[in-house]
Amino acid sequence: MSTIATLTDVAKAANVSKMTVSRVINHPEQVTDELKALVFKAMKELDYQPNFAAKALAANTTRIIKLIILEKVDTVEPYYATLLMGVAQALNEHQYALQVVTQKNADIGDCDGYIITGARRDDFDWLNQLNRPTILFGENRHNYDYVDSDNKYGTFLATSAAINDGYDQIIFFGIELKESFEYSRERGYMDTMQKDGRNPQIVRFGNHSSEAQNYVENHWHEFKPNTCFVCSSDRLAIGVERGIQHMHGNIPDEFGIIGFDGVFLDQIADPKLTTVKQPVMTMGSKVAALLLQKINLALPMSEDHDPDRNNRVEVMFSPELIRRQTTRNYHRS
Amino acid sequence: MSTIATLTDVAKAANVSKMTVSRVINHPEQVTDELKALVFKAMKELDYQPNFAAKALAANTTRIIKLIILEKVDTVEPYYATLLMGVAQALNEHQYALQVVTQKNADIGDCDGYIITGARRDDFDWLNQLNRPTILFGENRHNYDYVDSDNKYGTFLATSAAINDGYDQIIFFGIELKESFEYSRERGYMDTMQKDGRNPQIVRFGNHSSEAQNYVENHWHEFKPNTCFVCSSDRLAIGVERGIQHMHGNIPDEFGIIGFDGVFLDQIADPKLTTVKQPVMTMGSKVAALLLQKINLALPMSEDHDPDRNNRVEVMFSPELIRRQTTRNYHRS
DNA sequence: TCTCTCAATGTTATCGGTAACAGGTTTAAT
DNA sequence: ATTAAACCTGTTACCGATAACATTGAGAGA
Repeated sequence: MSTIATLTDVAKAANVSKMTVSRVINHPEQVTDELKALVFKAMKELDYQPNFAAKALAANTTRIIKLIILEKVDTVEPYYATLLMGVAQALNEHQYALQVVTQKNADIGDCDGYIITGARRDDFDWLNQLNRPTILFGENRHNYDYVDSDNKYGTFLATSAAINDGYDQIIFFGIELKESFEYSRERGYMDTMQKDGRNPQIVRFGNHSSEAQNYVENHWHEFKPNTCFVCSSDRLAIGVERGIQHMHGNIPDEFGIIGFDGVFLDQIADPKLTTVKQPVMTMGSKVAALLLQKINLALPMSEDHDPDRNNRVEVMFSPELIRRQTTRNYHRS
Repeated sequence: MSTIATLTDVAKAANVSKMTVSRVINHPEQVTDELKALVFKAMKELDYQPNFAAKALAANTTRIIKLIILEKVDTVEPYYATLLMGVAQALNEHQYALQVVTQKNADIGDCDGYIITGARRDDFDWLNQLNRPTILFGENRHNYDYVDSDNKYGTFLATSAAINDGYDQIIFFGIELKESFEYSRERGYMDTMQKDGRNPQIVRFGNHSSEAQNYVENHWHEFKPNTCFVCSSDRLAIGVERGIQHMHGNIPDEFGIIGFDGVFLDQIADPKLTTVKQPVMTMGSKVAALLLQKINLALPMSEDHDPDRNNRVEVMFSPELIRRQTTRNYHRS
């Protein structure tokens, strides 16, 4: 028999009713230990796996979670691949299916909840119209629940490291985007600089390596040796690295570079980037877990986003400074 | 009413029975045009979307497709992200859900079919035991249906371009892997070289940029100016690029480089790589489409893999040579 | 005119679970 | 001892869609 065992099969084997088996699974406290033992034995023997579709249908849910990626996917960042792995893993564990949506208009069909990544200011009108539990990947000022890495802490780590390593001038290369994550990263840099009595200096670019590279080359005379560039992304950091190499600056002794993200790009760079690494995969799992929790709590369904509630869930993961070859890595003890 | 419309709702609105509506969707030829019109109107008005779970349950299927990634995901290649987008898109269109599995052992629960990527020789024992329609992403010698890019044609393109551009020495940097795709790429190179009466020369490495880079630096004296390196991956190509830059060789006049894959890495390199680009996203959609076709054809389910059948499906996509900054790009007309 | 056939539509049962209710037994309280 | 409350398990109906069967009606042929 290669057919897959159903509840009924298990019930027969254990000589009880379907309902008892169902209860053993969902409300075990309502069943005597005696029967539970029988049922467990039968489940094991038949290698019972609950039927996804039946569960969904009975519960009037879809057991589908949509992951909506709101960024242009032509330059698919490895970042999202990693995130997706994390989400997928957590979802699988709980017998939920994933639907990946890359364009707003492709969002057809129902689902139990949304995970949104790459939401920008203009996207929130659209987001508000979603009528299912939603969690954003990335901090935001719209009172949406979210998971993110602690961006401010990340640039604190980076800036402290630069100070610690003895660089005189520490410049922040930011992303030209009026988004929350960027504000936080800049703040982490600013605060740390000020606390140390230094003069912060911020320059901003589109998130392309070439822009950072051009800037470095065009303003080369402004950068005295013993300068460290703290960047808001590994992309920018790579640009800086190239700019310095092009101008024959020495890395890391004359010039330090610290990136942000720690996904793939940092390893591709040469020399490999010192970077603020986010635990992206873990974060992916966490968003998924949180969303499922929210869904199960919020039953009955169709909870709309309420911009006025004040019990927002904000989960921040601490990033980690990975010291590699673009900083001096002194260890002041 | 924000509730989602069901078959019954549509039936009531159109004043027919559920069954008629179902037939309009699945067997339209059995329904009169008159009723069809009514039903279509009702469906449009109610914005009817078929219930995924109910469909699955009624048809005794899962409507779940598993994408199994058999490679180490610690260095998640952007390649897979792109592929996944393609798969997801095609699946969404046909109301199938995707389950991403990254470790063999995590493959619990039933599904309607498998898409396998990154299968190596040792994986096939495990693959054989899968008892659902399966399609591989990547050519193989085990008689599995597959989709891949035309690897041989890809290196033919690359090698021809190198010849065309007037490079004297043309060396192939391959991946040290006894896998089908690598054989094909090497063959494309060999054949093209021989047809032009040249001496092929192949070196192989693990697929890491550093290995290629070290080799270039350590054997620098062997490479006369006017040499082109045809590589089996963009990763290797990047290593070569660095090696050459490190030895102060001139790109592309003295030394040409051609990569393979065309996903992300080629753009990150500086100068940007001339590469053989695979239409990865399209290929992803195609695998999915093929699998769905196979599933619907193979009903009733549980079709095992039959290693002896001789009607294997092999779909090859033609890659494209993208000329960028690491070749001379002469255009012999 | 009366049947016979076939096409068009409706009715019923089913997929595999779960909530709600019903029935039977034990325990506790008066 | 009697009754109620608590507890455990089984029965029924339902989630939304579909295959299989039942029914209806129109047109063909005798």
